[in-house]
Parts: sequence; structure tokens; C-alpha cells
Amino acid sequence: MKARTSAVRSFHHGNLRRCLINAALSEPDIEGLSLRQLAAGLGVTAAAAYRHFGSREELLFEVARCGFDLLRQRFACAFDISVSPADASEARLRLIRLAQAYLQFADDEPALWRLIFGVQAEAYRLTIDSQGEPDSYEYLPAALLGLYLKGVISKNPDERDALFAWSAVHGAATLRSGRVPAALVSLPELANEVAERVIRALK
Amino acid sequence: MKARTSAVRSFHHGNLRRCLINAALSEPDIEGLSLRQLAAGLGVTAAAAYRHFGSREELLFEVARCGFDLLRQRFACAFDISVSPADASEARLRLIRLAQAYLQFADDEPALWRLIFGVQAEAYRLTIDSQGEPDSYEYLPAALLGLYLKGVISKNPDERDALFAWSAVHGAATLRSGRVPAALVSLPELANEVAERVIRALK
DNA sequence: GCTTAAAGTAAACAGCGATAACATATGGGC
DNA sequence: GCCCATATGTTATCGCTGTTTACTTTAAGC
Repeated sequence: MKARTSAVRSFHHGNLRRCLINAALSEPDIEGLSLRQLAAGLGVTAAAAYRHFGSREELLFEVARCGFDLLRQRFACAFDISVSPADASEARLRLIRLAQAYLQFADDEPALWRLIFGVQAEAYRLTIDSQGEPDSYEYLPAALLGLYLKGVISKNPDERDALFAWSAVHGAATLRSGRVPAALVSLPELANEVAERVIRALK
Repeated sequence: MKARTSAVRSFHHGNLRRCLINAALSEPDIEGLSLRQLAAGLGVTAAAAYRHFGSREELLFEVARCGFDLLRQRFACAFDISVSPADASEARLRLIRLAQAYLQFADDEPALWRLIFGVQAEAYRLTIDSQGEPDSYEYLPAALLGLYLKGVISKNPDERDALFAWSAVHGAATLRSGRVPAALVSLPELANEVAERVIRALK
């Protein structure tokens, strides 16, 4: 066995940048984390972090980008954007699943959720390069287009329609995470309800 | 003239508690404010603040309550909850004005908005005692009820309907404050659009 | 194998929230 | 009109934070 893997760690950490981001990602309160504690947890001095990030804020920004990419992956799992829905009910299901993915993410990763969508964040600028994968912002318009193509809604959805849909789901996720009582129904139920109402609004 | 009003200030500040809250309210970054600087700005030591608040967090909580009350006042200005709308168009206008008040508040007081609706805040617990004034949460259901009574929507709106309406407006405000491009149309236009879509969703 | 750059350390700084010990003004009871 | 309790300030201090500086160690290329 090599010394590297046991007690003695080499002077150079190996991949401190990545490790710092990962450690931050699993912090219960990401925005409130302490750089010193984070570094100490990796057996490293706080100053070492400054070889990889210009500031605490810069680290948090990178963490947010990773979080945003995680959300994108959730969307990708929710459905394959490149395949058109077969029929109306499948088109509906896509929107519902998308809403559910969104709500589930907020439920599963509250700290990351807050970080990403902290009002300051300007989430639109967090897009990460993911080698050809569709952008997070493309899933919702695609789902709406599917609804139109299958005749569920009568108007070709534009950017404003997508914004409304996004608003409704985002608002629901926020109120839910703020423990507004009415939003505390089961997650699939809430996702279904919001999606169905959005469809009515765009009909 | 009394010494009190001119250069020499008495040892006792007079109303430090209130002044601290007010000073915090006009801070550009409320959540990030420094108690020491805040106190110094009032010509007082940081420790003095601890005679009035158990902690920084407690001060912020009181600030949030004031902010919540400000929002309530905006709602009250938007319409008189005790008077029923005269006709369908007036009922619509009420929802629109309510949405506009919400969006305008987020625009006017971004720091306060973030503080109040920071996901952690559990805004529902911030209600302030305002001597008989209706609660913030009553305006939206009242507006929806007005729409029902004037035949604009066909179903007697329940809590879930109100939640959806709230979600849509809240989401729009959040995305707007996050500078999502599509949300950056003129504020009245956005308010009108969201309200009309919500009406369609509940029809 | 020497040099050089990358990536770590240790020590220091100012600023923060918070606490403790002390000082002073205020107001009610006599 | 004095006295004392209490409310409300001050000063000093603590431990923690982000950040910088100067120094040290490691790894890599020629």
C-alpha cells in the first residue's frame, strides 16, 4: 500500500479546488459557510483556498454554477428534450414532470436552491458549459411547444408564456420552501396542480 | 434653545431601538449590514444595541416585520378590502393592482424584499399587530372572491387557488428582480399580464 | 539535476458579533 | 429635594471571520 492513501498526505492536496467546491456543495448552509472551517475540514489552511479562488464570493459563485448544472441534469432526467411527445397526454406529462423536478430540487437541496436563486444571483448568468447538453432554459419552452404541437394549447407559446410558466413553478417552489401551509401538500400533487393550472392559463 | 437639540446629545439616545430599525430599513444591503456600523451611524456603541435586541438576527427579524407591514400598507392602498367591486372589470382591476403593488414593492425595496421572502424567513410568521387592519394574506383571497362574485371566474376560489395566484405573482417578482430578460418589460404591463393569466387559470 | 512555477504554510490584520464589567442618566417613592 | 433602582449607555475583551503577506515545499520541464 502506498503512503499516499493512508495516514500521510502529500504536501500538495491534489485537487483542492474541486474538493472545496464539493465540500461546499454538501454544506447545510452554503451561503453562511466559513472558508476557514471548510479548508480545515480538508486538512488545509484557509489561505490555501486563495490559490484557487479570488475570494469567498468567487467560490460561492462556482458552487452556484455547479448547482445550476445539477438542476439541468434533473431536467434532462425528467425528459429527453430531443424527442417530441407522442400525444397530448404525454405532452402534459412532460410539463408535470418538469415542474416536479423543479420542486424536488428545491426540496432536496434547499441550501443550493437558495444560493442559485438568491435574488442577487441573476441565475441567467450561471450557465455552465456542458458539452452540447441543452441549456436549462430550453426545457420549459420545449415542453410548452410540445403542448402546442399536440393541440393541448391553441397558441404557439412565446417567451412571455414561458416566463409565466416559470414564474408559477418558481413561486410554488419558493412558497413551499418558506413553509406556506397551502403549499405543503405532497410534492407530486403540487407539481400536478401547478402544471395543470399553467396549461389552463395558456390554453 | 435647548442643548438637547443642538450639538451636545444626552447620554441616553432616547429611542435607540426604533432608530436602529429605521436605519436598518434604509440600508442598501439589509441582510449584510454590520451592527457596529449601524450603531456608529447613530453615534452609539455596538454594545448599546444589545440593550434592545438579543442578537443581530433578532434585529433583522424586527426589520422584516416592519417590511412586512409596509407591504401590507401597499396592499391597503391598492384597494379597500372592505368594499366589494362594483362590476367584473373592477374586480379584475383589483387583482391587477394587487399584483402591481407586489411587483412594485419588490422593485422599490429590493433589500427588504429579499429579507422578507428569503426562503428561510417563513414569511407567514412575520405578521405584525396593526390594530384591526386586515392581514396581508387576506387581500389576495378577497380579490379572487371578488372575481367569483362578479362572474369573472366560475368556481368559488379556495386556498389552493389563492396559493397558485400568489405563486405566479411571487415568481414573477422574483424572476424580475433576478433580471431574467423576459420579466424586464414595464412593471404595469407585467402585472397586467400575470393577473390576466391567473384569471384564465382559475376560470 | 537545476530551475521555475504552482500550491501549500504560518503569521498578521482589520472587522465582525457577542459578552462582561463598569458608568451614567432617569424617574418614582419618600 | 434627595436616594436609589433601573434602564441604557461605555469600554475592553473574546473568538471568529475573510484576506494579505512572506516564506516554504513540492512537482514538472528542459
